[in-house]
Amino acid sequence: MSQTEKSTYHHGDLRQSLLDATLALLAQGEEPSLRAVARHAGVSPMAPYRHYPDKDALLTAVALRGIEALHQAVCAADAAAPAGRGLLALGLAYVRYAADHPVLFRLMFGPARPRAGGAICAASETVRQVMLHRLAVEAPDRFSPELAVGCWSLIHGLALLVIDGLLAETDPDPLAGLVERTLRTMLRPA
Amino acid sequence: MSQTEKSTYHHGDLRQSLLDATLALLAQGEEPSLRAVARHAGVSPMAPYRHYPDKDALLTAVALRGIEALHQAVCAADAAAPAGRGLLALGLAYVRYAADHPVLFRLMFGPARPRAGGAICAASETVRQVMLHRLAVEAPDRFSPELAVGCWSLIHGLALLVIDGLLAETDPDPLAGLVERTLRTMLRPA
DNA sequence: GGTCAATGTTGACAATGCATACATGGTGCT
DNA sequence: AGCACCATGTATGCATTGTCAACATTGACC
Repeated sequence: MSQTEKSTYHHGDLRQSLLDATLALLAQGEEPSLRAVARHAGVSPMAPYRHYPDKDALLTAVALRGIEALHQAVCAADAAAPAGRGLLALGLAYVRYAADHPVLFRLMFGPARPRAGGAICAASETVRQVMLHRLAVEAPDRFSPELAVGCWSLIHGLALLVIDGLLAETDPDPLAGLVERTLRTMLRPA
Repeated sequence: MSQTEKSTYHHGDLRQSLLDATLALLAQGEEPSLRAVARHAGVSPMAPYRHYPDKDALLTAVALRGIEALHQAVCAADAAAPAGRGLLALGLAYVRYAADHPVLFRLMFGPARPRAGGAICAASETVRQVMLHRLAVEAPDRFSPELAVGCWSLIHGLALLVIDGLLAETDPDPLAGLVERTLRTMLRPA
């Protein structure tokens, strides 16, 4: 039973495999049916219910995981950025993540899952914190709660417009240029 | 047959009633099934197919209609605003529309309906134009394509964050204050 | 070794999107 | 007037989906 293949019953670590399967389906652009997820995990349609009370709970779990990943991506970009370019790098990472995982991203910030009971809100708060910190460091003079909300809105909105393809004609640029110019313009000190 | 009630067959103007029915369902927060829409319009489940090739086409039509409504709301606010406050008023109208019709709004800018063939893109372009014009008038010195993209992103993102309830703790304000402070902060000339 | 709870399975049901075949009745031609 | 046509609506059926209820399997613990 230390094999990679479990006998048949007792998959080993379903719960996790279900998340992976869902992510896989999302990644290839389909919105996942519970049954498809089960199929993909090599398990009967009802099996997921042993781990999540209903489909929405699974999707919420996936969304949370997506937010974690976004958080990490943003953190990494923030940490790796040369001095003074943290916010730019962070924003680019945010938009790029959205562009790379459009369906997942929409799920993450989608029809506010009521079951989440603030979990999603709390998770996205961690993302916001990174931005807040970077703002406080790079623009201490301008810093304010409004600036934080503004920056988040700006980056978030940009990400969504990109996903929706609504900037196609205006800006078919590589993301980096688009993000940098937009942020610079909006935030230029004067 | 000039009554308000049509006999039974030949509803009169289905196509339109279907849009209305869908909007009604959306307004009360449900995502509408084709059958529910048909029921709501007092017609058999297959009737809608005489007017829209499939569900997605109907939803796209509804989305287009929503964008028109948004456009009008934004135009009205822009026109009615006192001098120098056009952008603020316009942004507020945008966010308020989203907050008032959250499900519809998500549908409008939702999973980029492929069938739309750019129709949605074109429609949202009309909204962008209003903002563009107002920017050119109120901030001719700072005007640039990037500023336009930035403003749109900012307002759009703010609208979505509000819908998602992600600003709840940070800003339980009446919308007006939130929008005004955020925009002012982001756009202050120095 | 025997019991139990965790985990997975089977079968069924209602709702949904859609395909196919049919009904109805207003419109225009003669 | 009479009649055929065709846009519009209906009826029926199928595959898929989310979920419930009842059953099967198996590893862990006494």
